Amino acid sequence: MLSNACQYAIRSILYLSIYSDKDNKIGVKKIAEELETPQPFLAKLLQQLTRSDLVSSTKGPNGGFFLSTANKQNAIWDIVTNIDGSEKFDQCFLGLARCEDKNPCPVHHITAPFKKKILADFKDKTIAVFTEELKNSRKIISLKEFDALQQN
Amino acid sequence: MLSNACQYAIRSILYLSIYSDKDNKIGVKKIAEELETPQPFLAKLLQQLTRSDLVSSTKGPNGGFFLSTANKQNAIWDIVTNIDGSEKFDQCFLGLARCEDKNPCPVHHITAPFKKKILADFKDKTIAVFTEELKNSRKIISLKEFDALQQN
DNA sequence: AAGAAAACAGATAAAAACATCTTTTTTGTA
DNA sequence: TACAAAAAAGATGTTTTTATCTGTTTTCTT
Ligand code: FES
Ligand code: FES
Repeated sequence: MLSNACQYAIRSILYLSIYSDKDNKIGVKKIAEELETPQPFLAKLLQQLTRSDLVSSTKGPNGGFFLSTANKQNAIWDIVTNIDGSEKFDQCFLGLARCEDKNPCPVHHITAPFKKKILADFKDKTIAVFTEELKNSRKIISLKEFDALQQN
Repeated sequence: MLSNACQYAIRSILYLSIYSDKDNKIGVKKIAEELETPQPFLAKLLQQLTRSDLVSSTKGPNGGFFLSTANKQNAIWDIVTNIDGSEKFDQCFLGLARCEDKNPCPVHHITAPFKKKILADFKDKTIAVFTEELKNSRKIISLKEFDALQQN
């Protein structure tokens, strides 16, 4: 459903949301290692996210990526649209040209409620709120250390 | 989530399940037109499905594709595994190496119930039963004539 | 000022998915 | 038996996604 690129992007931003701030920047190398993603690919991705103001960065020694307070006011949905475009969730699960309640495909009654739920999750909360909820639950963004979120 | 190929395959088989039998074969051309899919691509796909005994066919004039009674005893899941492999629904929505209740990603609580439902739908019913249910509801498999299933 | 660390930019490459084209084989029908 | 219709098979082409590589620019530290 989501491209690899988009999955990497979401997890990176959640990672940065948890572990970084403007006094605590993190390099691609570290992020790629923690999330177990291909490093050069992630670098490109972070560049794009930076250009789109979804992530912040500084060059030079002790530079790296971080999420500014402003960045944290975005929603997951902003990441998705930036990487995969906004039509990803409009598509019919079985490939009909249009997905609509009026002319439902055979699995529409299952997929439609799912899409609605996950879209609400992605659109309605800021990264800040989203992350805050993660911290209070037992969710993980990497298998490498799957208590990453419980360390705080 | 499902590849184009797999979506075409499912819709083709449902189409054949409704409109064909061994005395009423349908050619690729007709199927591709009705489902609005690329014709040569669908031809290849139907060949593969035939080799895998998910679809039946005969060559020559008045030949074409159809579903035998045996073919209709398969499940949608058999199509999915044949085209996309069996791991499609095991994967984590955010790209974690493993999707499991024990170490859930931030959207696992939404995606897991969805997967469970759709897998049940795909695994537990035969094509025959699946199609019978479609006929009794208002579901469509093509926008071309979106009352296709109501014509019976 | 020199050097190093880091992001940035642009080019390139590899793989997978998607799609088409050409030829062959089978089989019903005139 | 000749012909035509249709699937089958195999080769080829295109696009998208994923990934890497090489060099440049910025900026901190010494
Ligand atoms: S119409 Fe197929 S998923 Fe909505
Ligand atoms: S762990 Fe991510 S979807 Fe299950």
